[in-house]
Amino acid sequence: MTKARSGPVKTDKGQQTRAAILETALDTFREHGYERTTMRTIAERAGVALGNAYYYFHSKEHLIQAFYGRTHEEHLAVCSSLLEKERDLKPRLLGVIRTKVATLEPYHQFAGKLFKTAADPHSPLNPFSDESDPVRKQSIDLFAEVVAGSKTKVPKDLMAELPYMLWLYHMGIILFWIHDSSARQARTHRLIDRSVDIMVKLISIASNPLMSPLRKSAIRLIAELREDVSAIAD
Amino acid sequence: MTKARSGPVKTDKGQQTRAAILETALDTFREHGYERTTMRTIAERAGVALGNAYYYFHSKEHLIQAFYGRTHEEHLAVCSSLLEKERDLKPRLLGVIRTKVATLEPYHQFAGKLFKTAADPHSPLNPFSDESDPVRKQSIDLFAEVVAGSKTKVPKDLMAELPYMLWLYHMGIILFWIHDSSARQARTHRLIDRSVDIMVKLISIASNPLMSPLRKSAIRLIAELREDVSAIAD
DNA sequence: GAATTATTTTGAACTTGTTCAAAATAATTC
DNA sequence: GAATTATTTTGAACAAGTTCAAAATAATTC
Repeated sequence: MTKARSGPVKTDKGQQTRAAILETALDTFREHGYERTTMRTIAERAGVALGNAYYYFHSKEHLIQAFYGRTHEEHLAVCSSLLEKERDLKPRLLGVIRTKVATLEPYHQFAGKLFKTAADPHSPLNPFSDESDPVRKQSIDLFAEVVAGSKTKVPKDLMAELPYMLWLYHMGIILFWIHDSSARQARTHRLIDRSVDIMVKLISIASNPLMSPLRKSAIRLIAELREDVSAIAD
Repeated sequence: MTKARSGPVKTDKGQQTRAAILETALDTFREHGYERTTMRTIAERAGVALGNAYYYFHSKEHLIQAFYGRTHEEHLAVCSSLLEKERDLKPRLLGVIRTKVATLEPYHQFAGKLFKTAADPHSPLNPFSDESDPVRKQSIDLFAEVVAGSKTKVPKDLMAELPYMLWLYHMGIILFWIHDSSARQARTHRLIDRSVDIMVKLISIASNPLMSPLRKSAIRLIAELREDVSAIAD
């Protein structure tokens, strides 16, 4: 649902203007980076007045949110075909995470700004905020599908929290990727390969009945915190 | 080493002016929040010209770095006495993390901005950047001391990376705390109590020889990434 | 202690994100 | 199709972070 906010955009022409502004913005971000792209430049290149850009996007940061929603949907599309074919947990997880990074790839240098704003609890863009709720939910669902559609059997209690944990894990990967300036982000790719392997092993170990007590306390903790996070409002 | 940068501040009077500006800034941040405090207000309240504030602090964000250095040292001081008394790993870790949050407490609402800027890879404030290197190093050393000074025996390979892992863990706690708007940050305190417990248990499990293979691969991964991170320069 | 050099201080100017009242245009009502 | 209402567009004005050349002050040299 990165669809038109109910506010503006009632007209067809409105849709077009909005799209043009967003397109221009993303292009310019990619070319010159986020900081060096001014709202004035975007408006000018898109052939509208400065104020008009603000009519469709409350702030420069909101353009980032639109970007996020866009790549998110792109990623979902790529994943769905992958998840239909493969039944093994490890390649499923690997595929989802690899494609995620691949989707963001063209925006590597500007993605840092995304995280910058995302980390601010007062920003509507922060991944825990209400405003980004639908995207996050979809994203967590994706990881639920990764596990549920695999052959791997996971205890029910773990199954309840595992998608959220995997989502957090994937956020960590993205955080690393953002900071990774190695050629073609080679380090991130190594991190993905190895850490997915470890994750899958951890899941299998955690599923062992011997681990039940520790697993349960960890799961309970995460479940509680998750509720808390969504209960946190500004 | 949150000491005077080699650039300005050659004079005694300079030191004083710098201190006055920083003091005023922190006070005003605490009172009115970061966003609503303008550089002009700070300068005015400190009794200097606007440009003078920029002579000592390259940007508004750099004031945050100074703040970070300051609370960091405060925390170190509090910890040292604690770590002399206690020999059990769990209370040691618990104490260090609790006092960390307690130190930051007065700045809770403004600490969000800290993380915001810290998350940006291009910011000199990001915890992985060179500029914040000394503070980070000291911070990791603190966690090394937490483990080394305890009765708990930890395999050598794990010992090499554990301090860094604990540092990361504590960063996670702070991230949660920043987003926590529950009364008196009660949720964070619960998180700390429970997760420290889990951490200590995890350490003990990971130390088990049976876990050696998984442990080793995880440790190797982290070791590599850690090198990478410090190798990453802009 | 005058001259020179280094450090600190100033404030005006600039940039850029953001707001907003008014104008232009499109849609709807009668 | 004129009047009314809703939506979109405009651009000037504002706020606040930042820069910078010039002035003021302090330290050093001779």
